[in-house]
Amino acid sequence: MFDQIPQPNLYTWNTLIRAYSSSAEPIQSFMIFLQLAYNSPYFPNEFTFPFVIKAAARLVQFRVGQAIHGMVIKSSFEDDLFISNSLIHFYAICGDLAMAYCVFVMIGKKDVVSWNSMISGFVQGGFFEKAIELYREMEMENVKPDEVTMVAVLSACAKKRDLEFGRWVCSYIEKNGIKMDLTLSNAMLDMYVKCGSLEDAKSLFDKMEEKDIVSWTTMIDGYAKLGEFDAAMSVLAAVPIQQIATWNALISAYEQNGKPNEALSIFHELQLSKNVNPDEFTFVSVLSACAQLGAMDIGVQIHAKMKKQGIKLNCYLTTSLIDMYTKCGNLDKALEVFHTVKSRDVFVWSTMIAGFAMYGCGRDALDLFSRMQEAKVKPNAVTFTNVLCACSHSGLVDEGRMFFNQMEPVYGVVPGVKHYTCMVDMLGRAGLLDEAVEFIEKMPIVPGASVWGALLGACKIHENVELAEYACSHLLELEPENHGALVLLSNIYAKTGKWDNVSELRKHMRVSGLKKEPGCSSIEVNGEIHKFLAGESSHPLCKEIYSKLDEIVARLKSFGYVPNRSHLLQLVEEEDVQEQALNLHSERLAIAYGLISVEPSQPIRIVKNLRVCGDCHSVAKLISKLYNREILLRDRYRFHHFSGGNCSCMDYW
DNA sequence: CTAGGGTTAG
Repeated sequence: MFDQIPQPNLYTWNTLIRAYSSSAEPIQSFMIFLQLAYNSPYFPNEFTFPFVIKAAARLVQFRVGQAIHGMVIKSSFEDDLFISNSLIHFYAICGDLAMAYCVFVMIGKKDVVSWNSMISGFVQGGFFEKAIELYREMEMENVKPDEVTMVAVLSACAKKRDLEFGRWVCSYIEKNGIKMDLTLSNAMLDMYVKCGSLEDAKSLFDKMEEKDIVSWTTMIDGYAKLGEFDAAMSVLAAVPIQQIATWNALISAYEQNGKPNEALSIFHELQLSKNVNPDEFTFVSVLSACAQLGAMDIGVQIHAKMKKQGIKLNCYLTTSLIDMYTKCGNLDKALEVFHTVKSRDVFVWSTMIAGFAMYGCGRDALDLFSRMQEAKVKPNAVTFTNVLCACSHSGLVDEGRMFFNQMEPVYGVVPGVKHYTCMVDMLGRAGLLDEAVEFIEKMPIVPGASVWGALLGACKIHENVELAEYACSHLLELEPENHGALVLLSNIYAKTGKWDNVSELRKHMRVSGLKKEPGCSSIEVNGEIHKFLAGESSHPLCKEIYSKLDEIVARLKSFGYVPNRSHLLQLVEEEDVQEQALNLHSERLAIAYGLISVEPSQPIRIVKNLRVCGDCHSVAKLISKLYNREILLRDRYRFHHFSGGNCSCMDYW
């Protein structure tokens, strides 16, 4: 088409570059720009550069943008305000805020756009404090903010959850007659919602004469995150034109509030409504819901639906798919996804490493970690949590120590409480209790409850009463209501004959009505989730389940199984240690139900909210042998794959 | 003919 323009002048070239820079194919701007620069009698001018820089920003092409910046300097356009403003935006988008700021300070006469670009850059880079600081500076320089400034500042307030300053900004807007356009109203709405003031949000929302998809989505998100699902649903129902983003806000809020079943049922409703199609956001949320539930059949159906709909896998989706497959007990399928995708960011790698960690495949996890570095992907804090977790579950103590020591000096990742917890867990599990204690004492940050919890867990495994008491007292200082710690402590007192302490503790627990988080196991059969609480009898097939359990026990006993109720340190109340109670553990009910209803050729997949109990672990091993079944049990920390009388954890857990 | 903004995701 361009070839047919008889005598293109520079204006024509610029128009074309501009058109492409805001089109779906900004890359074409580069093509035209190169032709202009090398195959035409013209030189790019002050109008040309902002457009190509915009294209570079939209494509997040850091190197290209840098090269263009070089050309700007060479052709002596570096003092052009428009070009500088474009460059600020470009560098900010690419995450190089230092360079953006560098361009910013070099501008002699900054206009409102310069300030806005820099403030927005800081907000989008997560430097909210810096953004607000710069806004103050702007005020001092007597540059009048406009509605774009206010959007950025409100966004910073929203992310900082600073309602007080947010309110001040709103009144400033009113007093100074700043134009309230739709975007600014939406930014205000979001600030109120994020800062938890739904009343303010609601009254603004009702006053807004123009609303769009962002307004509706923001309100739905606000209600849903507060758990006011009815209110959220009624906003959703009132949206004039159905759009997927509003559904997504609702689905993701359910999924992130520990209500994965509800998230899936909204998804089901969405499919029935047929007005709109799920998109990438939807799939990420519903896959996460499946991962939480261990609902593999549903997850597989969703994966199939994605393929059918022609959804391209981005890194978010890849991560969610891998997470779903690993958490549902299908490591092979997760690996297949991992190997077939073409781009892998730090989250994709980290999730795959976490998958290996969960299965106790420490070596594979570490292999993947080194391949990740060969691929030049920089590990982050999450990666290290997963790597250390892998070392811990596989007993790779030397490797764990090494990676921990390399974190800050080699990778620039400052160890956080999670990493210290992993280390204590790893050392403790391996029986290096003294080293674990020493490690805690040398921690540069205050050991959190999780650190003491990890030490306590190790004391339980290695039956160290004295150290357990020490860990317990620290844990209870931080979490006086930690039920597990209290029960354990009372058992320690009982063992050591401190009966006064025992009765005092028990009384405290009775009075404050502290309850153990109930054990709950779920199993998916034909796309339906069946939940079992310990000792419960509400399942429709309850009778069959209990007679199956009796049969299992009889068969196991004839095989020489003796229930184990003699741990020195038990985490359960005395009454629960009865054999009867052991038999009613939620994971057992789920296994019995699985034996009844899952095809013998299929593995039985179970998800438990707590750690699997030691006796149930032995029982599951025996069942896998005597009934010739594969059982995949995911507990709070890892996977147990029972097969032929053994468990993949090699009894190291 | 030029630059900057708000919602839903791991």
